[in-house]
Amino acid sequence: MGMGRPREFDAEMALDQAMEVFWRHGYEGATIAQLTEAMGINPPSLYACFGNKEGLLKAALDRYSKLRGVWMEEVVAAATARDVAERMLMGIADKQTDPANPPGCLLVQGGIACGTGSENVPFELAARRAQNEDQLRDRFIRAKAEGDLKPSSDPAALARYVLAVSVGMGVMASSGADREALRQVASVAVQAVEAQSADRT
Amino acid sequence: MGMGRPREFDAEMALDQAMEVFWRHGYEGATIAQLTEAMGINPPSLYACFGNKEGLLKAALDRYSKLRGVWMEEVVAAATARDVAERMLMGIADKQTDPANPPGCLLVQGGIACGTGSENVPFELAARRAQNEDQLRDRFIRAKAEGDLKPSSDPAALARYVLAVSVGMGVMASSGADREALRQVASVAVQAVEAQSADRT
DNA sequence: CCAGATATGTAGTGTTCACTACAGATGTGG
DNA sequence: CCACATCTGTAGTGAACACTACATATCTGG
Repeated sequence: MGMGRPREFDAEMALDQAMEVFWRHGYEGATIAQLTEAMGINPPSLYACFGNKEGLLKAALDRYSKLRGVWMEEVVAAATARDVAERMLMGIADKQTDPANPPGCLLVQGGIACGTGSENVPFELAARRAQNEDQLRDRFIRAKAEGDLKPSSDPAALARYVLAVSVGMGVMASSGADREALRQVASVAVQAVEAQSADRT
Repeated sequence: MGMGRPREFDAEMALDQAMEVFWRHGYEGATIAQLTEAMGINPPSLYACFGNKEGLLKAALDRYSKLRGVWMEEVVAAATARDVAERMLMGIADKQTDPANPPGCLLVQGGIACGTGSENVPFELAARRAQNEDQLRDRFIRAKAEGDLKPSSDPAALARYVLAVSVGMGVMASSGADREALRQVASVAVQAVEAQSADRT
């Protein structure tokens, strides 16, 4: 039994192009025509490879989350909770204004609210964001155990806070905020984490 | 010359219903069929009164911003910059989880990313958010002049920061965060403003 | 009571959407 | 070289979309 005609396009490169379209226009705003043109393929190839539009989004999110997860490992490798927050938020400021990508964050731009038939898209994005929150929370739990964060601090609340600021910065970036403006936000935000840190005597 | 047949529905009540649909599904996710059903009218009445879908959104945003502006006046009436931030963020936590409305904030849920033909919807929302940022900034400028905020503080950055947190909380609310979770975020966030406040001796 | 003006309900309009049938192309195993 | 399997391009499919033509209804001014 033969193995059939081989695929003529690179699935990962095509995903990168699809990611950019979703990033810029959101899930509902992105059309199959735009996606296929950006990916350099025709609709049947897209459907054979990814199932349907939502399957393509999930594949793009997987790829995005994977790259992001690697970066988050670098972030939580910082020495203190304060440095984790700073590295995270300053990095977010830079990434979300990187001209190589659309402004903002795919996990936000992808679709915060969706119409009938796409209700689970926002959930899908939220689940990916929650992964990052979990990474931060675990790191802050450790920081508290190490005495880096005050005994009165709440690692889960801190992680949720840092993520909330990240998301807010993403929305601002997508509506035109420049890198310097986002860095200022990050700089202020870090001070809340500092306030939860044990005094360095 | 006669004045014609009078309108049979209340435009403001209809707007409230339309607002809720946009809030829940976003601009692109909301269909004319859903909007007219919620408003209790037929398409010709909608188009005669609001022009088109985007006109309806703008009218809903006007109404939303007006109510919000009144509330913001209460917020900036707080005694100190820290209290302004606390009143704002705690109020946001409550409002965005008020079961009387869809979760989150219309100025975010309305549409962060849109497809071809609706590119200015995100700008429209951003402009409304900017109004709130301006109100906060003016208040923080005053706080700095009064010596409430440190001379080294940056009122514009602080205002942008508080708005970023608000937006981030809105996204979290729309993806299921409960009131207590948002209040914790607000509580942490306020500490950054506290850190910019002059020592109360 | 009539003429002009505006609102309403019914029933569509053309367009765009996500998705696919089908035929031909290109590979593998025997 | 042939049977089989998978991919690719062309050209559509029905459904859903924003929006509207039109006849009718309800008002005001004279």
